[in-house]
Amino acid sequence: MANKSSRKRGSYHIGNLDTLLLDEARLVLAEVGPTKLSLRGVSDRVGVSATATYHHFSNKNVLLAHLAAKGFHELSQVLRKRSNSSEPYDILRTGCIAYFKFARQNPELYQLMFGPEIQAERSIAELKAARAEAFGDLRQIISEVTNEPADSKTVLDGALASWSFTHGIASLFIHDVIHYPSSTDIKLVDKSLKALSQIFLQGK
Amino acid sequence: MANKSSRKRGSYHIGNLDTLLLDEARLVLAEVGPTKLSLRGVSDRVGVSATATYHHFSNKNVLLAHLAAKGFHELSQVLRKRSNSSEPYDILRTGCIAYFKFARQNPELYQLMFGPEIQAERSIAELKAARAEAFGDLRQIISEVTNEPADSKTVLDGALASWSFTHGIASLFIHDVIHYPSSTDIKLVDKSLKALSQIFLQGK
DNA sequence: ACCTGAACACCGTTCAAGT
DNA sequence: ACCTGAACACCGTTCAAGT
Repeated sequence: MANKSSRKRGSYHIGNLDTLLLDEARLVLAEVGPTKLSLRGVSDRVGVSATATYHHFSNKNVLLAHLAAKGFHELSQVLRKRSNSSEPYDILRTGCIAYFKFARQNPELYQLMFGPEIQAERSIAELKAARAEAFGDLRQIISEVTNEPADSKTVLDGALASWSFTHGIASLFIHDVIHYPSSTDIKLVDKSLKALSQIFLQGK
Repeated sequence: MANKSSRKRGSYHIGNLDTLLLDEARLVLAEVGPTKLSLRGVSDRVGVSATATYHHFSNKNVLLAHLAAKGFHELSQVLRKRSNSSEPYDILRTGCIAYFKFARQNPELYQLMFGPEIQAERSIAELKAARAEAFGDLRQIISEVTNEPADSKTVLDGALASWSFTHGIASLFIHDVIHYPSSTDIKLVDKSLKALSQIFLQGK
């Protein structure tokens, strides 16, 4: 937080402009959100001309894609912390809550990761890879929950369903669709998980 | 499709510029997506100066908010078509699939409705009202599914959980996170619903 | 009351030029 | 190899002026 604004550089060249831009972009993202982040603004704050940025990222979308890829990596990290219980419901719950907390703590980054600014399909390979990695971690969790192989159909479908649910609730919270004091977030996830199980139990 | 491009107007004034702009914006939205829609572009296509638009919508966000509100109204319509079965699982399934189909058929509108361009909380009242209406319809469905009053806690939590799930899966599809031939979409929703019930059954 | 043109402060991106 | 300034084609928004 202190050495970050060593603005005046002695030399013409910089060296690690890639990471400087990426780090600053992450800050700007958190401050103004994904729709108002601008290449020129980020470049300015780093103390470099906007055109310099184009020597490190071929365009704005590529910069954003790198940011999003970083987000998926962090999400992976978060999903790897396992529950100390071996009860299926507890394992699932732990995963859901970890995911949910990540989204809540990085709302703008999360919006970017799943927002319209990023068309992952036609973006850099790193993004798709990072996203696939995160989905892999999710499958791993569901594999433990269901006690079936990670590449089985059951696990795949279960992972997709769980991802949908958790992404959905995180997304609704971030977009202020749900109004709860933030201290009771997790309780709501809990209640929803139970409510959902209630519904399905009854439907069986 | 024919009388829409009656561009050259005889008089200086127009009359129903509000709806003309809104309709054209909807088309542009479907063509270029929520991030690339521009006020100037829409005004141009209607055949009017960009400044004229400001006499009908105080800024771009208000225009987008009206579009999103329209989306929520249409979503409400769609959710009101009830299942002919009275089996709880069937009612839920019918609602989920109707919601899902709406999202798939209007991907850019759906992205707008839940995207970062719209901060519903600080936008026009119509938007919040339309969204609340749609959520009301969802609660109604869950009330039928669970056979409990629509304002009960069970129904509220269940509606939130179901909304999360359905919004989640729709959102993941729209953002190309899931790759399935579009003919098998619904099958996947089905399988996910079942997989989820599977998981919860096991966890109980 | 409703619409326009010119202007301001921003964008993303490119290209020739500087170190 | 890495960075800059000027320029182009766009934005959203405002303001004085036209019908």
